[in-house]
Amino acid sequence: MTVSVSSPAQRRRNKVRARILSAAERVFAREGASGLSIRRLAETIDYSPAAIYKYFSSKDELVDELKETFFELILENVNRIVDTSTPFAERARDCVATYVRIATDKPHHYAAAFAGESTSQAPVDGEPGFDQSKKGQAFMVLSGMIAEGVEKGVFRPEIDPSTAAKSIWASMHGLAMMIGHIPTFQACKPSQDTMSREAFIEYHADQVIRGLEAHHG
Amino acid sequence: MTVSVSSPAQRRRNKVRARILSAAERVFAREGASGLSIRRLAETIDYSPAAIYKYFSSKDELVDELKETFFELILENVNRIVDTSTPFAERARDCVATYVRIATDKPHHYAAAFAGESTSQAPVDGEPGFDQSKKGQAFMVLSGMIAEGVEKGVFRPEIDPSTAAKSIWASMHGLAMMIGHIPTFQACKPSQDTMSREAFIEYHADQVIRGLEAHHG
DNA sequence: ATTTTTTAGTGAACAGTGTTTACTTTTTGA
DNA sequence: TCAAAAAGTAAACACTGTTCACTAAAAAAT
Repeated sequence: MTVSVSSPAQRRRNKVRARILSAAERVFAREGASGLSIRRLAETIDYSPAAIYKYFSSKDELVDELKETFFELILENVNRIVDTSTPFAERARDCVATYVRIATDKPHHYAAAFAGESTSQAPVDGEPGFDQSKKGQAFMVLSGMIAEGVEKGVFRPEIDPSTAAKSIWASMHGLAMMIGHIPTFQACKPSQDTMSREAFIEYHADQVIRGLEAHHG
Repeated sequence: MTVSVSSPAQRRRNKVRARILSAAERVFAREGASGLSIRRLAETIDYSPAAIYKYFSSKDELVDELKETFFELILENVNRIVDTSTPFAERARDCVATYVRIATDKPHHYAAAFAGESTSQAPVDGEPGFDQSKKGQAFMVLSGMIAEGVEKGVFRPEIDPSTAAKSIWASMHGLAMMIGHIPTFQACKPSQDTMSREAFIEYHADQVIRGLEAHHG
């Protein structure tokens, strides 16, 4: 058993692993999971296809790592907004909008992060570590923010943070998927002038948050 | 050239075509596009794999037909609600909720209908018959309904129906995808009691419509 | 320093996939 | 009845993910 947590061998191994992931990342960003083949990947890093399997037990596992890393990126960016001292309503809007911005920057990553969950792992009954997953953390951040809004009286008092979080998560998820994967969506039959992507993301975020707001007076 | 629009040969051909589609439909509903293989399909209808290609030029074309038929189903159901004389607000909610209900009944169909559009056909620049597609029709139904809401004064007057339609379409799309493809979504960290799927769909629909409503008083 | 053991990496194969081509059989239309 | 068109097929091509037996190299233990 190695005493040092990072022996030269370990570090060399991690380096190769990182090279594989980096190469995978590049092609995945452009063509998605279907365009990423083990053989092609092996060729670009000058290894044999079988070599990949010394580092990843399957293509799914490799892609899973890309997805997890990507969702980390989302979570970091969202958290950076959450920890801001801007007025609550604005902060909430910016938070969900940022989620969509990052998601649409890497549409394939985002779609993959939500695809194939019903096939890869059994739904069991409880949550198999949902809270630990980056997705679970994102959900908690969101529901926490909603709870804050309810406390502050900005949102209606009868709102259950968890339920509302699921609802607006779904709304933002939908927008991210639409923008990222339906080319016709951005310009689908607007009155005349097409809204910019950024403007529409903000419009949608505003719309969604508005659904929670209390109406005083 | 055949005089009758439907010669015995034609009808026999259509029958086989329908058999292929029917068999494809069954397996697709359970396992999605990835589980549907030409060879497996050929086996279940006792044909050779190559025979399929006398009826469909590619697997994509076959699946496209399944998707189109499915979206027809959605459109029919939604239209049935639209043509109802129930009060507007309730009708609007029921309309978008129905969309999600049908979508989540056949999650693979729904996901497929929104997948791979960026790969299969070029985005060109304008809309390549978006208005003619079932999806385009669904969009028009929705924006028409919103226009009605604005006219009736139920929705805020500054709302642009097309823009709002895209927004709430995205919201409902997101919910449909979440319910259909994330097993953990239904039960993700609620206070204690899990809301039923139907109840949550209605909650979300209500939330989304609420974002458009004018607040008198 | 030598030997043993573990790891890195490979070529060839297996079982799949969508698709095409050349070919045979059947059916249709005149 | 007979040419033409369509239906159907076996075999192959070019892919895919994955595994297995194997060699070369590095690490560990003596």
